[in-house]
Amino acid sequence: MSSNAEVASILYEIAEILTIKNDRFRSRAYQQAAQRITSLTEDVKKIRENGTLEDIPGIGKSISATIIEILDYGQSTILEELKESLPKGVQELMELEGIGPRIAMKFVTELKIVNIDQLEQAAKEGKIRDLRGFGEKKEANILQSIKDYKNRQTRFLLGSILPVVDEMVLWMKGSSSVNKIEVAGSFRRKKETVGDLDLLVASNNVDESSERFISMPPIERIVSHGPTRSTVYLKGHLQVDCRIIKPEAYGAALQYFTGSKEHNVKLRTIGVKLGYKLNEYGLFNRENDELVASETEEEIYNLLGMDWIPPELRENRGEIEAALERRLPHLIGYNEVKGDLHLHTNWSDGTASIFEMVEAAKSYGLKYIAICDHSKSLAIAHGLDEDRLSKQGKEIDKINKKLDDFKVLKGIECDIKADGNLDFPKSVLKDLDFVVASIHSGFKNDEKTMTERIISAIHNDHVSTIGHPTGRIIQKRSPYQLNLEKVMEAAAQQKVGLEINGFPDRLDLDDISTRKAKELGVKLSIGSDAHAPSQINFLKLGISVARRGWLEYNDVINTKF
DNA sequence: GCCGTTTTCGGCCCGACTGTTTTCAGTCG
Repeated sequence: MSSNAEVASILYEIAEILTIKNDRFRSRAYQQAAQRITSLTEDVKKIRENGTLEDIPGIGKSISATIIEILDYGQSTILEELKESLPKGVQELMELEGIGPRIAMKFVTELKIVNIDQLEQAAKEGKIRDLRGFGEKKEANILQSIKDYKNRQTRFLLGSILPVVDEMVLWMKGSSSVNKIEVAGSFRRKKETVGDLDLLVASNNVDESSERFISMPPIERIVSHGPTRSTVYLKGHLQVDCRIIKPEAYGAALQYFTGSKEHNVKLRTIGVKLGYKLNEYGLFNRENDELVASETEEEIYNLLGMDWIPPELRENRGEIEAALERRLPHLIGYNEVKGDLHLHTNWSDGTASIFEMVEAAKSYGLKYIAICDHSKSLAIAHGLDEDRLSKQGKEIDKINKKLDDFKVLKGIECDIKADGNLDFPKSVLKDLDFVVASIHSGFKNDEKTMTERIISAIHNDHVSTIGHPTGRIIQKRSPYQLNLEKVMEAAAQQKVGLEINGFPDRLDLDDISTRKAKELGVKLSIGSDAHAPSQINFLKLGISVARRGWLEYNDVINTKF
């Protein structure tokens, strides 16, 4: 774990316990500090060495001391004391939907329940309903929550829920009451994983739209259902919150439900200072409750004294300050990437021919693709040796002759071997148009070894970009031990790109590293890593990461050509 | 715990839904 992640996770833990203890404002202070640390592109160790920790907004004397303690000793006295003071079991019980700090405390102190199993037992025996403020319904809800807890998946890959979203939107559009519809929340911000979906509907007939929503086919269970807001679980335990509003409040609602929470809190704080109140119905004059703006997001942001902020940036990572000072980046557009610089065919482990991939790329609107099949070391993926690579090159020549206004580049995803050398000699690589150099073995080596291995590849004259630079698989495999900053410095100096791999469970580099790469002067290549024609769509996910990493047109290699 | 073109002390974002209660606390987003 990087020191930034380590520090942030301890600060978050402190914040969590403070919330349980109902110390709201201190909790928020720690939470904000943790969030700042998470979104830093600089190493917190370095900032500490420079003695400028307290220059970070939200970090003062006390939290700064805590950070130093964490960096020096890997732990925090404050956290240890807080943990000590918290009755055993409270945190575990709070994992359940519908159980917050108050109820968890009540169970622990009044019923001596210290874990979920004991709670289940008590609920089944009907012991919960006798507590003050409880009844049979709450008891039944607890049993349901325990059931959900036992088979819940925490977060879903952004790329994996695209079909569900399409299906949902299509269903809702089948009702004439639906005026506008959009999935807001982390889906609209294009976070790499989403916990639930926030469906926003502008409706001419609220009741009809609401009924339409809860009669959607893939619904497994309705959790709550009111006139403006409903929550359901779809099959597979994906939670969907639907909010239904009047068309004239669409902008305000969209802004509100897109979040992030931290972004919105900051925005509303700015609103308060300007004499406004901001909620999902609009921006209001605080004095007389008069509506000032609600139809579009732009009006609201503008009245708050700033430029409209693209959803992908709304994480309170400095975007509000930038918008106030009118210096937001002009983000790379979803249609500005002209080629896919990393995809596979049935020459290695892809499912489709070169020509089929070309057809898919053309219908996606691309002007070129680089065929980057695996190299010989990756035998499991049927990697190409020199002979087959040369044959593939001839086939590409043939295909190019037939193509008009589209070009197929000869490429390779070449393994970086354990010693840092590439799988092919320079004499082979020099004839290729695009070389992605990637690591597919020896993930467990130490930081120094891995860093040197990649830097050695960066110094190979024929390497164009480093593929999936950290090797992480979301929710499955951590990044390699790597000094990413050194890798980035080398890449910048050698003018070698780093990849944003768009495959749903990779998205590697991630948003924060992407932003750091940009700051260090590295150019990024975006590749879908498609292994089938339909997967060229993953390019979009890569572009989302680029946008979340504040990239502009000129930061990305494949906007050109 | 942090912060200050109103403040170094006194604030700190805002509303919907549920289940219990009979006016509201708790949870969630």
